[in-house]
Amino acid sequence: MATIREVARKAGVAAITVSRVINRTGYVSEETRQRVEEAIAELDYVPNVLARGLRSSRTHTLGLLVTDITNGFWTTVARGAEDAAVGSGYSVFLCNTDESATKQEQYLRALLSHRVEGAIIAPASSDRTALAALERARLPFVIVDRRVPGVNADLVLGDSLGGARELVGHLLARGHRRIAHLGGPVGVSTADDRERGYREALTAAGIEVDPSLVRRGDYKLESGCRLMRELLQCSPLPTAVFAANNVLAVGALAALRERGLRVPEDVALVCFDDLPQASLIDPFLTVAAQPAYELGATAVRLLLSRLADPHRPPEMVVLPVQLLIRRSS
Amino acid sequence: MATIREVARKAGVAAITVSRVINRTGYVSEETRQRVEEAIAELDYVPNVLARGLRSSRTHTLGLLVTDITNGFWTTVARGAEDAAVGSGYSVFLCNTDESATKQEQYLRALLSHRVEGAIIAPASSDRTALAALERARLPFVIVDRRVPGVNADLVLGDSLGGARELVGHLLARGHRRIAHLGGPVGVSTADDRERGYREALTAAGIEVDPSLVRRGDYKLESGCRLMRELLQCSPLPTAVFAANNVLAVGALAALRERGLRVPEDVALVCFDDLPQASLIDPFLTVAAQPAYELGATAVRLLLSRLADPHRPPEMVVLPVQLLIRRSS
DNA sequence: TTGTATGCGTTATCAG
DNA sequence: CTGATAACGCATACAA
Repeated sequence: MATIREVARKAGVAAITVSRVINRTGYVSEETRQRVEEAIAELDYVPNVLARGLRSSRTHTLGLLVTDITNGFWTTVARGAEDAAVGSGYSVFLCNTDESATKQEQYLRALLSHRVEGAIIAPASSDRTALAALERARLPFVIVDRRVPGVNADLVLGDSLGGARELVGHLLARGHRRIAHLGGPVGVSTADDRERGYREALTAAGIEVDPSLVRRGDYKLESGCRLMRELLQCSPLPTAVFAANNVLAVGALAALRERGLRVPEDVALVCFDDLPQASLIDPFLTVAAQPAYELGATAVRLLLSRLADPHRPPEMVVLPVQLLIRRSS
Repeated sequence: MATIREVARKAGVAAITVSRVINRTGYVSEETRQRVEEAIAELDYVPNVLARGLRSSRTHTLGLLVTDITNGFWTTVARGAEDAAVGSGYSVFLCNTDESATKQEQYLRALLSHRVEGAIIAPASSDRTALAALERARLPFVIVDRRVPGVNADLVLGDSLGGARELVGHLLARGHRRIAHLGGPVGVSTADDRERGYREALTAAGIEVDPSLVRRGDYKLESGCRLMRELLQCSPLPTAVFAANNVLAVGALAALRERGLRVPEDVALVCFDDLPQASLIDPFLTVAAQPAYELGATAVRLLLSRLADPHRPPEMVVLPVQLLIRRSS
C-alpha cells in the first residue's frame, strides 16, 4: 500500500502538504492540490488510520455495545447510532455482548485498545464496577437503555415504567383481571421498572398482585418458554400475559402453542419492544414499542456533545414509548 | 493511558520485555514476568493496537460486510463469523451496506484504512469492479452468499438453486399448479439462481412458466409488498407464492393481509431464509433455511487459511439448505 | 503557501 | 534470557 511519502514524491511536494490536502487543514494552492489529488488517485492511496490515530489521538471512531445483536430492537438502535455517527464523520465499532459480563469486559478492553474516542453501552450487568475501567481510562461514555446506579454518565432510556403501566392498563381496559408478568433479569433496570409498572397498574385498579403470576428470568428465548410453562401450571390460568420484552414474548408464544393455546383467543399477550417482522404476521401482539432508532441516535448525539464539552453535567433523556394496539388483546 | 514504557519503568525492565510478556514471544524468566504483570495491573495498561498495527502490520482484525443488518439471516452470519474469528484471536468490524454500492465502497475504503488483514464480503452489486480496489490493495477476501463473475476469490454459498427446486417441488407435491415467484435483484446470484430453480422445477413438472407470475425487485420489504400487490392483479390468482427471501415474504404477507387474503388458506407462501422469531408465530411459513451461522464461520475459516497460505487456489464451498416444512403450504 | 524536524507507542532486528 | 536502537505512517510545532 502506498504511503503519504510516496504520494508526496509523485506530486513533487512534502508529505505534510499531502496531509493538508487530505484533511483540508491549512492552505494549499489550487494547483498543488490538483497535483496531489492526481497522485493519490494514481497510487490508490488510502490513509492509514493507525498512523493517523497514533499521531493525533483522534481516531474518529466510537464503540457501541449491545446485548443481543439478533434482536431487532438492538439492530435498530445500532442503525440509529451509526447514521448519527457517520453524519458527523465518525465510524462505529459494533460489539455484541450477548448479555454476558465477561464478553462486555473483553469488548471494553478492545475498545480502549483501539483508542475509540467514546463508547455507548447497554450494560450487560447492573454492576457498576464493570464500567470502572472506562472511568479510570477517562473514556467518555453514554449508557443506553438501562440505568446503572452510581454511574455518573449520560443516559438514554425508554420509558419502561410508563410503558408497562400503559400495557397493563390496556389489558385491564379489555376486562382482564388475572394478568401474569414474564419479567427480565433481576437488577436490570428495564426489567425492574417494567415489573414495577405492572404492579402499580394492578394496584391502582384495586387488584392484588398474585405472586405466583410474576416470574423473572432473563431476556432470552429459553427463559420466555420456561417461565410460560411454569405459569401454565397455575390454576386458574391467567387470562393475559405481559412479557417484559419481545424475545420473552416469542418464547412464551412457543410454550403456549406447545399446550395448544391460541393467542389471543385463549390467552392475551402483550410485550415491550416491537417485533418488526412478526408485526406483519398473526397474532399481531399489542406492544409498547420503544423508539429504538432514536435511542441510538440520541446516544450518539449526547456522546459527541460530551466530546466537545467534557465538563458539562451528565444528562438523562427518557424517550416515550408508543403503544401499538393490535388485535391480540 | 499508560504506555508500555511506563510499565517497563515500573517493572524495572526494558519496553521490549513487556512486549514479550504481553505477546508471549521469546523467553522471559518467570520472575520478570511476574513483575511485569503486576506493573500492568497496577497501571491499568491496555496495549495500543494502533501502534502495534502500525509497527507490525498485524492488526488481528477482519472486516465483514453484510447487506442488511436488520435481517436475522445476516446477524446470524455475523455471529458465526465472529465466533470463529474470536476463537482464532481475531476481532471483526461489522459493516452494514444496506444493499448500496456506494456504502459498500465507503466501507471497503474504511477497512483498507484500518488495515484489516482480510475481509468477508456479501457483494451489494454484481459488478466486479466494486471489488477491484481490494485486489489492487492485495487484501485477501472471501465472498459470501453471492457469486460475482470474474472474481478470483474464495466463495461460500448456500445452495440457492437446489433450495428453490425443493421449495417449488414442495408446493407442486401439495397440488399447486399456479405458482408465482417474487424474485430479488436482477444480477444478484442468489436471486438469479432462485428464479432458475423455480423455472426448472416447474418445467420438470411439465408446467409452462407464466411470465406474468414472475416478478423481480430487490430484497426489501417495500419490494415484497409492491410485487405482491402486482401479482394480486392477475387473474386467476396464483394459489401459491415462492418468495426469494424472508424479507420479500414478509412484505408479501403485508400485501396479502391488505387484500384480506389468509395464508395458507387462500394463498400458500414459501420462502428462502428462515424467519427466526416469526417461525414461532402463525402462519408458519415453509422455508428453505440456509445454514447462516455456518456460512459465517466457514467464510472466516477460509479467510484465515488464505492468510496462512496466500497462494493456495481459491475454493468454492456450497452449503446445503434445509427445508423446514410448516403448515402454511 | 510550503517545508523540516520530531515523536506518537509499539515491535523487528540485532547484539549481548 | 534481556536490552538498545530504529522504524512503522502520519500530523504537530515551528520555521521560512
